[in-house]
Amino acid sequence: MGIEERKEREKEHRKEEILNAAQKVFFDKGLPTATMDEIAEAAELSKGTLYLYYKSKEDLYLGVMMRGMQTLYTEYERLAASPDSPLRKIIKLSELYIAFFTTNRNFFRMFHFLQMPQFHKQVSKEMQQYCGVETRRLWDLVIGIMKQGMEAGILRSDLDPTEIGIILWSSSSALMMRGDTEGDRWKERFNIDLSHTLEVSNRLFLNAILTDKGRKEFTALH
Amino acid sequence: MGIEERKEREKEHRKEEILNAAQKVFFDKGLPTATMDEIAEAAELSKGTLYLYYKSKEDLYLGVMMRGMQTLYTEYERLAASPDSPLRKIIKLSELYIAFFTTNRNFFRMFHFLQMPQFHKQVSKEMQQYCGVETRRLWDLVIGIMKQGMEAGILRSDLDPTEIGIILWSSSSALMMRGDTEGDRWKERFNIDLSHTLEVSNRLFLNAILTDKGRKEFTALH
DNA sequence: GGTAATAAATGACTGACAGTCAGTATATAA
DNA sequence: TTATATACTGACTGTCAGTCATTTATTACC
Repeated sequence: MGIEERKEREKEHRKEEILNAAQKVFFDKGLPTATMDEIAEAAELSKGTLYLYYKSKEDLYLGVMMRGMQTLYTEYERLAASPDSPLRKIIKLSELYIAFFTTNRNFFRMFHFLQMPQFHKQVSKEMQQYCGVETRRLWDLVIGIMKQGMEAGILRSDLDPTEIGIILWSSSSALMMRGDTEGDRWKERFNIDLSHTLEVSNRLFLNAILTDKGRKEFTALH
Repeated sequence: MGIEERKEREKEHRKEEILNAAQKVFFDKGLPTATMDEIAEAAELSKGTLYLYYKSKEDLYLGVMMRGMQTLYTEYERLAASPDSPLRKIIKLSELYIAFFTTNRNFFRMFHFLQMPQFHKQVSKEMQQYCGVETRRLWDLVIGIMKQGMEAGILRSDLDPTEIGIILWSSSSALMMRGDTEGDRWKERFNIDLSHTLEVSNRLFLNAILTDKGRKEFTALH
């Protein structure tokens, strides 16, 4: 009897359709300005139905955000599995993050949410759990790449791979976030180009964490 | 006729009292959960009166946030005017930011707001202007210290002082933000200590931007 | 001291929105 | 066909930011 299975599939499908509608609205308006009525309208469903599938507006928001996380994860995963050298992987890791920022700006903006503890209250335990697991998976990929670099002797062994991963991520993150908010104002006020600054930042940091061997390999690449 | 002046003073005083009340409530609950009624209650005024002095909840929030900005500015200003060597100033700059994060956690959390363009819509033009000017003043202090370092020959002259300032700021910022949100989870999951990571991050960056002369001076300090 | 004019403060009210739930429609089973 | 379970609906509730007609306090003038 495949009825149960079909129903299950249909339920999943509906959840996806709701996410599609929510994504459109959230991309357009952001969390505070988007309304559940709008999303219901876009999904061609009543508001009540949304709440059958997602516990709160915030849950729905995170559901959409996790799609972005998935996208990033897939790309990192491919990188981790690629036959590139450890050094190239580390370089590409930064480049991928910047590329994600550029081409998936809307998802990137949603990531802000993770930084704002005040909002987390309305998020269900299950969604928090889910986000935690997925985020962890992403970090493990990053940390894994760092470990590879260390084993290959191109990263300073006196550093902790987890710490380096987090520092690398954070140095880019804040630049992108703030650069995104400030937009052209940064360029006008400081005569600063965001993508150039990101490049400089990554180059400086890379140089600081590479061994002599790593640095030699790096200069050989250019 | 000092009546006008007195009234002006009283008005300012009332604005401050409202800020005091708002600060208490916002520290306690954060922007989304705090209500204007609570703030009015805390200020021993009616809600309507709040709106005579601040145009919106967000304006009031930013008013409180700018107090934090002032605090940080005052400390940076003292540092900039101190007789310390340029190298020491740069080191202390990072340390001051970390100290601010530690001792003024509530203000630091408010700074998130600057990162979230979606909220800026409800902010009045005047408040935006005010924030812009004050933020700029802060950046100028930071950039000024970087320039001093460059003139003293301890910072690599091929780098742009503005860019370095921003990079230094951002590398710490994202770490602190995320570390604050994650709290003890980071420690548990990654076995990472935030203050240690911050130290490592700053040391790595410093090493990357110093000249040989600067690096020699740096090692002499320890 | 009394009164008109002005300024400051109030709180009931409005509109918008998240979330609920009693009721309806639709699909499945008997 | 009827009974039962499941999916969906949208009017309703409570909450809250922001408003505005009204009241209260302050100053100016005679």
